[in-house]
Amino acid sequence: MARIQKHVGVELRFERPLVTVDVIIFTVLDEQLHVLLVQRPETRGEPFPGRWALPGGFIDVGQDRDLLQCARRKLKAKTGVSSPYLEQLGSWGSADRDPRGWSATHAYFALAPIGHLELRVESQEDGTFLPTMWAPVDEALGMSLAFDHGEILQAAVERLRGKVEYTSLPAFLLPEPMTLPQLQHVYEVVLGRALDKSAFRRRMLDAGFLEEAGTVSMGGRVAQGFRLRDRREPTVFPRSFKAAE
Amino acid sequence: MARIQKHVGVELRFERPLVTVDVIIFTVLDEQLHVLLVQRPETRGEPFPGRWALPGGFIDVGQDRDLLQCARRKLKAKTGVSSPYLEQLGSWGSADRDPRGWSATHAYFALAPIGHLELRVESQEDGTFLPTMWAPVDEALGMSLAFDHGEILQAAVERLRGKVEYTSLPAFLLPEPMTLPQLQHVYEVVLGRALDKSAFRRRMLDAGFLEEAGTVSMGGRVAQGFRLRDRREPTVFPRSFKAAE
DNA sequence: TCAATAGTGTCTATAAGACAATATACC
DNA sequence: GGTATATTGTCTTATAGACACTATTGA
Repeated sequence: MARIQKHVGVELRFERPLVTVDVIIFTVLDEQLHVLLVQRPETRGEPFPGRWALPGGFIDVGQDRDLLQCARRKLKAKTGVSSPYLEQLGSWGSADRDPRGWSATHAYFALAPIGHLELRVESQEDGTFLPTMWAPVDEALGMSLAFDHGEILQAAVERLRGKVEYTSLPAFLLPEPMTLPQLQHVYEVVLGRALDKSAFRRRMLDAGFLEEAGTVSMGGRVAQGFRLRDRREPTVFPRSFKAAE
Repeated sequence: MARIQKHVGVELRFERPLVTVDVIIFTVLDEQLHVLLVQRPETRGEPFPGRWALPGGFIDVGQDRDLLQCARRKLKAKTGVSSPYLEQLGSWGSADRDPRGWSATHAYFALAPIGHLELRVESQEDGTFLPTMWAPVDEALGMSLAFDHGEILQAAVERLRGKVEYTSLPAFLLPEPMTLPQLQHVYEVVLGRALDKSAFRRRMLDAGFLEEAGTVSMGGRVAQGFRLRDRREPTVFPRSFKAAE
């Protein structure tokens, strides 16, 4: 058929790049922002053997209907979490980021609630396993990751820190019910600086993205528990935390 | 029909998707935000024949070193502009967005100064030409574009309108030297609402991204001309224009 | 002088920062 | 009561909105 011939034509003119999806999964552990890393296999022919990398891999055109679904599949395979906050970060593609050829990756970033995580070792098709770990982001950034994953992680951290200044994103890093002191603590960990208690509470409550949900005791006075009204999208505040320089 | 590759296992296991880059090029004409569209060829076998689409196409792994360079190449081919503001918008990939197979596109959006534009008709390899036009975005959004370009354009317009609330982006839509009344007018066109003159001027001047550059006469009092200090990145304002509902 | 456009001054409103004060829990 | 944590109150500050006012150019 002419149509099919023409399609073949397109494919002959343009060599197809490799296409992958990578996921940057953040959580807060031990007062620090952490990111999930997976060790590259030592198998012959695999690029960057033994190096740490972001979890991800090739799109399976038979299994993945779209990019987001592919990202969710990879996220679930690594953490067991099926519905955390997930947003597209961007794409990186070039002739030299993968020694196997011209490749493009679609990066997504995810925020996983602390304590809701059961790490799963990566199972390879050949029956081997790949080590997985939570690395503090500041360490991970100095680690010389596989591919251009250092650059991608850098962009993810900048995006997260940037958005934390004016959105409710950190709420996705906490299990429910959460308290305002807990939430403030997560903000402070991600931003790397202290925030004023009073201003923080006003801001969160005025934004209206929380609803009351029981009480939580943490050793002193019992705290009000809260739940997110919307688990899909963060709330945008009218101003940034740090107004001026 | 898997293509024979010299590289190992990976490529035998995973069929490669089609990879393209599309560019959303905005400008302001006749008091309205416009976007550049290209008509799809009528050639047999081409998808969406005769429909309007965003300019773009396949990555040429021989010619394009990376995604950004590919976007710049396509931008220059259509408008002749070589260094406008260009940022990545996101990527769209799925099994059904292109009838030729699983495909992923990397979308970039560009802001081109009014008056610096010479439209070039798209020259095909077979010697034919493709019609090109500036369409008002509101019309383009109702047009049923090729592929998922309607959805991509929608995202681009939302991103632009969103960023215009708290960045100096509209300055990239004006040639230099520009005046504050001109800049305010572009803001108003993009946002679709009027802004207060006094507050606008304070905000722009306090942000410090403009430097004086001669004077410009527009029929009444002579206006101060300005130039951008940095043609690469917009300035982010500490607050949004519309603080509250 | 008038029309048209550019630019300024001043008051108010909103929300953030600083920081002191009060409230509730458990021992 | 004492300690630890949660919550509130009040004053100041930064910047946006409203809107009236002044300034400069050309016909």
